[in-house]
Amino acid sequence: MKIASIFKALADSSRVRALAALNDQPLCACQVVELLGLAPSTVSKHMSVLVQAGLVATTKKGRWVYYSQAADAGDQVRLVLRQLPALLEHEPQAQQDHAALAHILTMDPEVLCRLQNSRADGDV
Amino acid sequence: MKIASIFKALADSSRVRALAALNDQPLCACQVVELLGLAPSTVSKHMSVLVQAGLVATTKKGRWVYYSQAADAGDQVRLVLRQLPALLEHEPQAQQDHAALAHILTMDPEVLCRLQNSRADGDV
DNA sequence: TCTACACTTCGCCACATAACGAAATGAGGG
DNA sequence: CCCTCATTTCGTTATGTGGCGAAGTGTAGA
Repeated sequence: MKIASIFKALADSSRVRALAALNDQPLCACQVVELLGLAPSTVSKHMSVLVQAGLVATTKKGRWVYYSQAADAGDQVRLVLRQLPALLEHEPQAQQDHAALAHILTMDPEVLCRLQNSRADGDV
Repeated sequence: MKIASIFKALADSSRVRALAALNDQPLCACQVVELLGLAPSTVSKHMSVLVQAGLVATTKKGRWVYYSQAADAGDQVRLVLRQLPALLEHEPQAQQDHAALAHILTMDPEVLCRLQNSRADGDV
């Protein structure tokens, strides 16, 4: 079943949160890292699962990788992406993420990455 | 996320196949066992996951348990169940199951159970 | 070309899950 | 009551998955 890989990709809440965040605009990896609060390596793996399932597309811009919801997707993927907002409508986590994302988008990715690096090093 | 349990329930192809089979009519456990070709204990666990997620309802009729798609479901479940046929439309496995199910439905559950027991015992 | 750095891949660990057979449950019939 | 039998629960095993840090990749700028 091809649909199986799509459902499997949606079977982790971190991945659903990331996918939902891409609904309004593309995001670079460090922005997703900030949203989910997970290690970059973990986020990279999650995103690759979403890409593998055909739900997400990647675009390289210099050193940055931008993720976006798959635009030229097959019927099944398009159907799923279309239903996603309705499915998340009453999920507290989704609304919380939406607010957090608004704040993350106010920063340059440059600044955000520097912030993440300083946290990874000596900082609190 | 409440939606998480729904997606997790759909993340196994045996469960998706069982759920799809319930689209046209309720089925008793041994009929699902026959369709999936798995041990009764395995099927029972799969069905309990679907019930837990609110996708499937159970009705006891004497010694038999009948599973059906949840009728009085919440918005999210109803949305998922409504999209399911379209998502499975071009899945070879789903079409194959549909044919197999037609044959299974020609037998009484009584006969089917007896057949399964004889296979479990000394038979080929 | 060398360095810095955003991201990915690799190796590892803890935990979740799908599968089975065996034993338990519980309803009907004798 | 006791027995049968459809289904569930339990215990076990093998495999899958999410998490991290460390090492690898590849690109932009010095």
